[in-house]
Amino acid sequence: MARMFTIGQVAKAAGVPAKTIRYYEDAGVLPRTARSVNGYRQYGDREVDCIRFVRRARGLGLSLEQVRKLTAVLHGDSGTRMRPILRALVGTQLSAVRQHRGELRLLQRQLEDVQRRLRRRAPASRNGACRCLER
Amino acid sequence: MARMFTIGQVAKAAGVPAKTIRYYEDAGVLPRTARSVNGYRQYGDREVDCIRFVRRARGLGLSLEQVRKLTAVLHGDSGTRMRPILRALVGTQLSAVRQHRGELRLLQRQLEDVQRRLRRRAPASRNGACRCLER
DNA sequence: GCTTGACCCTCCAGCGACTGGAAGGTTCAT
DNA sequence: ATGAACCTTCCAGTCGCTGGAGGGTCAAGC
Repeated sequence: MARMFTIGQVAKAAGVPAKTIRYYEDAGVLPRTARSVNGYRQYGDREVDCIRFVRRARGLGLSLEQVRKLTAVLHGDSGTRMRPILRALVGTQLSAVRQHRGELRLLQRQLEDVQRRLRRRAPASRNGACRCLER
Repeated sequence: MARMFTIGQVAKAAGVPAKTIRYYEDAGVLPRTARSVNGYRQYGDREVDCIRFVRRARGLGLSLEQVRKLTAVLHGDSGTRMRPILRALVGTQLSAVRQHRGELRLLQRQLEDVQRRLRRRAPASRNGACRCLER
């Protein structure tokens, strides 16, 4: 006899707003749940795991589209091996993150530069424009 | 006699799509331009500077809302000094960037971890879940 | 004068990943 | 019986654009 949870309990357990869980279901990253007679969604431990999985993947920066692919493979009854797919996804994501990090490093330096200039001297030019954001 | 440009010329000059310039105007980060008889927007050098300013600020990660505040101060006829405002904005932005960078560093490590595990051993568990995204 | 193509205009819709709220049904405790 | 705290669906809004429809304008070439 499996324990059953309502969406609110699951939301609390997984640390995800109920609204977001419904949205995930609509968006196709979570399978449609069973419903009890009153129409409430019913979740078991397995579903909670699914939600956590999605959350982890999102936390790793995967898009819902990517998660969709992943779960399609995971839950698909075909014998598809998910390892190569996951590998590709993670690889793509990793290079995206590396690039993003590089850009942010640059951005930080620029901001520090602006800050330094702001400390040193008046930033406003005659016509009201601001030299501090000049490049 | 000031030179006048159409939105297309300005777009090219500033490296910003014409569509985006119109959007900026609608969004209130750029002042409404003068129009010539046929209804075309007219831009002068000053307007081009404004657009570039917005672009630079956006490039530094400021939101349009922040840019709006900034330009309100810049173009406001009040004698408001923009330096303290800019300083606050840049400070906020800088700490946001630093935090974001920290998160991304973590994320990168996690992804590399997943990648390492993917290389080493089979990721799928009996029930079809994937241990590689477990934490 | 007429057509062609490159401009310009406004308005409406959509992206992604939610989030908020309205309007209504259910369950449970008091 | 009433109220609070759930649940349901559906619609709208967020941010920063971007694309497209449907139409006006302009300069060049025939």
